[in-house]
Amino acid sequence: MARSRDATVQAAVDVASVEGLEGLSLGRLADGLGMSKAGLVGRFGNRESLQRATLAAAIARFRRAVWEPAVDSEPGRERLERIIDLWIGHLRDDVFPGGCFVTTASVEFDARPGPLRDDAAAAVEEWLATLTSEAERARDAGDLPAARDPRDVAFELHSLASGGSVAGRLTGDSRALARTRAAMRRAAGLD
Amino acid sequence: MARSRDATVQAAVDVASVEGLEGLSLGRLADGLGMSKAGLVGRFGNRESLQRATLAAAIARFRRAVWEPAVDSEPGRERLERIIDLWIGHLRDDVFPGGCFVTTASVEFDARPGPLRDDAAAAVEEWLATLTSEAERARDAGDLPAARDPRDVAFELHSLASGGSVAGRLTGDSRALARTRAAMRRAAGLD
DNA sequence: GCTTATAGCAAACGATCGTTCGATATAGTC
DNA sequence: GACTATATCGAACGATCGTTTGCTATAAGC
Repeated sequence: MARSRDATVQAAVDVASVEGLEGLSLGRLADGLGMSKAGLVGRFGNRESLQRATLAAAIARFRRAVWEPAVDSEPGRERLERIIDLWIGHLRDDVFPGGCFVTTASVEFDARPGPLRDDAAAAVEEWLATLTSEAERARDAGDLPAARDPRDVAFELHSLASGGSVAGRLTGDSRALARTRAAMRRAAGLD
Repeated sequence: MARSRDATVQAAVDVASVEGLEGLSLGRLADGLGMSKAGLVGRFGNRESLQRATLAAAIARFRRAVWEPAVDSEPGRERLERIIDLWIGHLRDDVFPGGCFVTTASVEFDARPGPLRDDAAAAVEEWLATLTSEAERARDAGDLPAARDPRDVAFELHSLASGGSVAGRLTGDSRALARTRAAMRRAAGLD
């Protein structure tokens, strides 16, 4: 029954997306995969390594869904617009059964020092840097008011996507993602 | 050593703010309070009841810090402005050692049905309704473009505060709350 | 064919989990 | 003073946690 390491991590992503990385237990994951706890530990060393691999896989999923298709677009305004649509699509598709994984991890570890917190922080920092760079290009091209700080735009886009996705899931508001998209477009100076 | 029920819940809020409501364990809380697990159960019945009481206390803290001082202000634009400042102040003061409690609970339970999810959802709904009503007044008074949906404004304010607070804590960006405040003011048509 | 390395297993470890049980001590009521 | 109700306790329960240990089977290298 033992499947590949990659399949194992993907299964862990699905569990942790709902239960959180702290709710990811070796016993339950092993049962779900039809293998033993010891076999799981043999692959990853210990639980924390599994958690880190799981977080890394979720980050890769996000990058593949939101960033990679956007590199075809012209940097700046056009690419920002594309990123927003891909991002909303990523959230709408329920790529993670329990909502945006990095948001879950961010909340879980924002007050708890350790490697998992560091990994999550690094991923968010990198994504914010990417968004900032795109906003900078947009501003330099005159597509954004010169007074707008690109870092502000990046931070705002991130806050809206992350906060909007959670609130929408929690309240069951079917229009939440449409509201979020509109707010993100306004923040990026697209409307 | 046994303290009042209220002091017990406040201690639980501080623990759960960092560890999450799922990370709140009877044994550790009992140790921290210098009492026995059984004594804790005697007060609350079971762990879930303690979790619900803890969430309710955190919601009350938020209301006391952000909503109650704002009722002195004129409804509409003026009160929205006041709410934003109180909200940012509430986040800046680290009223919860682990960040906004309701945000933590929202993320923790948005994909896990049960009473805790329902409680968190009801609190967010109620707060969104309050914000919507204030935005409606502001729009009727001409302080907001007539085309702006008050519910959109409320949703956006909530997303920004919740998402911005988490990202700021995680990345250690000291300007995060200032950015969040500026974005919230823009969303509410205040600048 | 023999040796070595790898992967996975069952079983057990001590720790902690939430909960239950029976005893005790205190406060209030008659 | 006797009785009742309330609160808290220590101790134990079965379950699950992450981890370690020793065994077995398969594959690779020589």
